[in-house]
Amino acid sequence: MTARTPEAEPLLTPAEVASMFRVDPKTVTRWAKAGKLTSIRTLGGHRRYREAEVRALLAGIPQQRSEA
Amino acid sequence: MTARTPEAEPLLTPAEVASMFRVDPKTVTRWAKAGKLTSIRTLGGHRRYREAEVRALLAGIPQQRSEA
DNA sequence: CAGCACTCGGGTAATTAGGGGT
DNA sequence: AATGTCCTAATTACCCGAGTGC
Repeated sequence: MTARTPEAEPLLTPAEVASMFRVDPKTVTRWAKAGKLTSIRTLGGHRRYREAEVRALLAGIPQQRSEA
Repeated sequence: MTARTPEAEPLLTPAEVASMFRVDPKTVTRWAKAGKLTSIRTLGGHRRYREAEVRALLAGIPQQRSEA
């Protein structure tokens, strides 16, 4: 039944990311604003986060943010 | 929305762990720094602790630790 | 269309980190 | 060696009203 999911990548809501880190959803928003976390915006302005990136950060894997 | 929790494991804040052990939060930080307690960091540098591990320690269950 | 939970902003308290000293 | 306390700076948590998502 593998429903075809065209290029869809698993995304998480602010509340989901917040509960995984045991922080307030507002805090996740700050991380996104600070560029510590990649955020994708809905057309209404709400943020969504990449599940893979969140998991990596939880595991303590340092992410690469423009390196020279 | 009742945020579904994608494989999130329960975490505790420093204050929560401290009150459970009846010690100062600073002491919990030292335990983490000494490697006696597993700590997960928020993107801002604050620590979160595994609830399961804390409970095990409270119950007197010896944790795997390099012994000389 | 209506309704509710969630998220968006901003602003202000409360925790935490870190070093240092008892 | 191990805690508790004092300090400052940084991060995080809760307050509000308004808008979005489903």
